[in-house]
Amino acid sequence: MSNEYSYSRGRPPAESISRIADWDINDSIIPRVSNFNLWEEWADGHCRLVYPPNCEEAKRHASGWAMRNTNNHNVHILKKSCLGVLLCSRRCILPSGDTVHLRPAICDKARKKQQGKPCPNRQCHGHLEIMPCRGHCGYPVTHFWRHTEYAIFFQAKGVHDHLRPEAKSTSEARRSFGTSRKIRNFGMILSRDVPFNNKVLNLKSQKQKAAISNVNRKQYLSTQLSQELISETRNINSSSGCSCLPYYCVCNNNNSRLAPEPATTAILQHQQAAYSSHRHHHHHHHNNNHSSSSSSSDDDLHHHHHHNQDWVSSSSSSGLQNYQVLQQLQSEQPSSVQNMSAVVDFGFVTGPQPASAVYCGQPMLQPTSASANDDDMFQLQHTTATTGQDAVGSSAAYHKCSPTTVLDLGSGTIHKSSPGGQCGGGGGDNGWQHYQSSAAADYHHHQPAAAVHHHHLQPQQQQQPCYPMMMQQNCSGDDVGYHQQQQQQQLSVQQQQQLPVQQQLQYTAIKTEDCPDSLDLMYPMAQQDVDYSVGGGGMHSDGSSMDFIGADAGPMSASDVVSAAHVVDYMVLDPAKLLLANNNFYMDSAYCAEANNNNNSGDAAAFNEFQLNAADMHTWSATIDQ
DNA sequence: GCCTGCGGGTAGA
DNA sequence: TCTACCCGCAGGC
Ligand SMILES: [Zn+2]
Ligand SMILES: [Zn+2]
Repeated sequence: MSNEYSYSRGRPPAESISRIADWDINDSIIPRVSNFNLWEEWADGHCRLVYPPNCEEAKRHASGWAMRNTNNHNVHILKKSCLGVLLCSRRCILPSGDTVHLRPAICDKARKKQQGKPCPNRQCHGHLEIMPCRGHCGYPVTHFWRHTEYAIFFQAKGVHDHLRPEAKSTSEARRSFGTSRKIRNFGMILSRDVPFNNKVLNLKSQKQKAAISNVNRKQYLSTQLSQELISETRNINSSSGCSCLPYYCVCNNNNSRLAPEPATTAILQHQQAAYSSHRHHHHHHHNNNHSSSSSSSDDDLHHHHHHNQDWVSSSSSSGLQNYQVLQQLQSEQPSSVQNMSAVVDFGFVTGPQPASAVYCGQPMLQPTSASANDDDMFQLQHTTATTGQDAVGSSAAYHKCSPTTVLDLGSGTIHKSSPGGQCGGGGGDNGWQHYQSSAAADYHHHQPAAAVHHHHLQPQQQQQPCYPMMMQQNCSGDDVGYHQQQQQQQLSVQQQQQLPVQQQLQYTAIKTEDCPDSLDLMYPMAQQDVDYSVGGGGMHSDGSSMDFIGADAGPMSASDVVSAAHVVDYMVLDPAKLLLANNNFYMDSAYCAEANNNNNSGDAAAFNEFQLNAADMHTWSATIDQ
């Protein structure tokens, strides 16, 4: 790995680091945080987030990842470990370019039942198998939750080295939907005509899930629906100027891109939010529509993006352009889309997005001192006027997340943390360094190519007409730090689509200190208002969690949360996870390499199968839970 | 039936 | 001593 990825890369001046408050889940003293992170359903990479106490998702310790409880013998900190994802043993790929990546059951028993079940893709003879998570130096990624009176602290260790499973709500909906056989038949019906699983079922809220059980279920199996879809997709392709399969355009015809009319800009932006990195959709959505329905729509689409991951990358080289297709679809037939959203493939339903959708908290504002070297920072700028952001301007900052003082919750020992690899042992999450953008910026949402920000660098061909180019850049340029340009968010959709890829996608890389040889994501971190309040320090025998929190500020008000919603962003980059040219498998180089060794050869073979099967692959929609 | 949290217990580093 | 992990239990939906 090049020195470009060393810590020095992108690191702000030392003085900035020292002034940035940080915490560790094990800290005896944690800064009281007045600015919270937005809810991160798919938090990945080494990160620390702070949610307001009233964040429902955080209270549930929810995650898009399939996280199981792990006994860490510490009642104060809830630990969970990732179960990976349930994949088809043949790694089949759907016509839409999507893949089978179901959610492992949390329950051991249920999970065992899942394994070995036939692939929901009717044309595939594979079976479901667990792809375990080895994202934390060979071990599953772990999440830690800690509650305090004023906040809910979340910390993750490791970078998932697998596809995202379907969202929880999807799994739940599917489970309540009937048997796998039933769904398989459904898949057969659909496969005859149109792979429309790019359209995502909106099942976020509990309410929605309940509603689907009756009325929509009928539609779900109706052929009439399929016909509508056919018609719709034909329109899509005809208007995009190619004859490729709907949502599976392989002609790489750039003409299919839409030049959105001003009137549809909002919609397109909405779409783009969905296609951009999942972590951003909230912001974007918030800027344009505060309704929960909007949120759901975003999530639906962005969820789709979630599933365009490594296995699909094989077809990405052919230039799939579903991104534009969907844009057009939504622009032209929004009502149709909505109808479809109630019936489409469950496999792509996104996770529960309570209407709240969303803003669990206030985004972090950067300290003014966080002015880092511009070369190492991507700069962001609000398109939405919000107060207080001028102060932070386009500055960005890193969080040096290493705790200075750590309380060993097991022993009660307080010690200084020292830099070092977490993988090396001891579990010391030392020397974390995260990027924190100060300004808000949902700039990703304005970039068709934003999906590439997914840290896995997973091909997002359906949203990524320029994917091959990007991949080339990403793979070959691993000694180059790219920088997100703030100008991008100011560009119109149209303009951005015309931008060279090089201008659209620029990254800054930093090296995670947790796994020293792997690059990590840069995450938004709640801006800790360097307000360390010593509150007793350490766990109390009575189990009180108020061991470190100061007490001046009460819980954040709802208005605070909302007002802060624009801010935040982060940049995602994990060049260490390069897609291998032939099998699209991630390689966690160096430290975590052994975790992946057992997969490479097999997946390469599987990849070849994908290519063979993709052409006649049917859509799938299935359940494997029953 | 499954999710979730809890906690006893074991094994390996 | 720490971590990962297995297992069972209980409450809830
Ligand atoms: Zn399959
Ligand atoms: Zn994982």
